[in-house]
Amino acid sequence: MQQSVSSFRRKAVCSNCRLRELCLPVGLSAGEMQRVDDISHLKRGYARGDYLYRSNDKFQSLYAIRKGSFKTQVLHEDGREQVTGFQMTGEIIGLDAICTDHHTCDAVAMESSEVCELPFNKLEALSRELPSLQRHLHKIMSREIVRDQGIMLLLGSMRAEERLAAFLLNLSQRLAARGLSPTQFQLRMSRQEIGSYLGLKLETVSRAFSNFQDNGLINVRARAVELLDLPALHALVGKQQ
Amino acid sequence: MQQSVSSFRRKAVCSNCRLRELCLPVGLSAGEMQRVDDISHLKRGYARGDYLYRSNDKFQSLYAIRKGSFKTQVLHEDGREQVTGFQMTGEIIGLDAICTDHHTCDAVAMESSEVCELPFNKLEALSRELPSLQRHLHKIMSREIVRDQGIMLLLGSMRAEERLAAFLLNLSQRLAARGLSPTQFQLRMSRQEIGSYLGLKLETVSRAFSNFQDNGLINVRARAVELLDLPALHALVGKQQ
DNA sequence: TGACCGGTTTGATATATGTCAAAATTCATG
DNA sequence: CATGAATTTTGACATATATCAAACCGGTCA
Repeated sequence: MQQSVSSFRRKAVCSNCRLRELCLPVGLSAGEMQRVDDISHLKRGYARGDYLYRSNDKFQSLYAIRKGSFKTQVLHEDGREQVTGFQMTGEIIGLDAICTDHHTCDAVAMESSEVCELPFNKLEALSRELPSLQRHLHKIMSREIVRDQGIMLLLGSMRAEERLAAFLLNLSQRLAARGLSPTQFQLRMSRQEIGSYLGLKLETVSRAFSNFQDNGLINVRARAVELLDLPALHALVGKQQ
Repeated sequence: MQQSVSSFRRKAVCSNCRLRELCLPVGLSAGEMQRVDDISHLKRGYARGDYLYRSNDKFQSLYAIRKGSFKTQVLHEDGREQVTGFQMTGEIIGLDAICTDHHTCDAVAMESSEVCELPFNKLEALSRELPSLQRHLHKIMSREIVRDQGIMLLLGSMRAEERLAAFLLNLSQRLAARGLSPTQFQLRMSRQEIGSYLGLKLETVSRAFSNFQDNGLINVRARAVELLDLPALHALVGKQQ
């Protein structure tokens, strides 16, 4: 688990951040979007295992993931680490920290990644001037709440295979949102990380994958996954999500 | 499960809402607080089983719970209902709905209750003028995210007794925040509801209560609970939370 | 007071998942 | 292409929780 912080670049006008397409795709005029770009910085060069931030770091910014993906995790006092989320290209990370001014989890790159840093003070100030930005910020935060509550439902009421089906469909949907193939993709995380996220042991995850394979629901070889029978997967999950 | 909607009262100046003490205790001057009171309505007369809102209702407002307590729950397609949270006096409810404009769960009174309605559009508009209100709103939303992630950790990595210990300590802490006895209280919810929330069956919850009793960690008779050995309870949970 | 009725506790057993261990596969590296 | 490390799969067994069933409260209402 490396700790290097990667290269850092700042531009007064950071059109590279492409926030428009990525994370804030609503209701802003070109001029307004320009003002969001103006307060953001591009940060690149995160390699697998690099930290974007750590638990207890002072909260400064939200980050829009421009390339790559991250996981968030907490370290329990006994050394175990538990994954609390996977964040992919185009999503926002860092929302955990606003209420305490300090981060409550670690954010670790799962592959070569780039982010767009959004200093929260400036974002708040700007959102006082731009109601549609304000509303969008609220939606992003609320979406995170809904997402977390969805996982609570998953953990609270579903068995191993149902959890894995929900996980795969969720990934699929997020890939589709980025215009990528929703039925054929490479997992960026290990069985162990999936298990940690789903509240299962890695062996249980592996067995569930094998069962799906045996029943023709998916094709899986190591981290390459192909979803074959979406209706069956949805049926496992029930209708929620 | 009743459906009556209860009485409703509106006041141009709703000083009864006492938002200052309840849910927004930070950084606002008396004049600023008055402006928050001005946009809020008192709604009273919710009886046990009454709905504050229902899943798919259009999102209009957040609610500060002035008296009593509510649970939030989702109905699965097969009829099972799962509790997603318990909200007590002084807390805010309704945050789930901002991102979709529609509520994602039911909110049901667990006892005789009153709320203060905060129309979200007006709250947003006011928070554009009052930075400290804006910041506080963000903190409330972020706190909900952190709270939900705490439950994810709980559901993902803890066994039945650890979950129950975490639940009891969480209740205790929230009671303390309201100046009530943190070691002796009446549960407002059934074993079934606790189990639904913690991802356990009611029998498992009951057995865990009995074990705690047998080991001198708590006294429990039906819904009356007394926490006897806080250190032992904390030890069960680990240090998180 | 007595008889209910929902909620709770307790018991016996089934089942899903965890645990431990080994084999098989994939991946990185020279 | 060969080697070894890491990850994944599979197997046998242990254990926590679910399930089903019955008994036991603790209130409410005649």
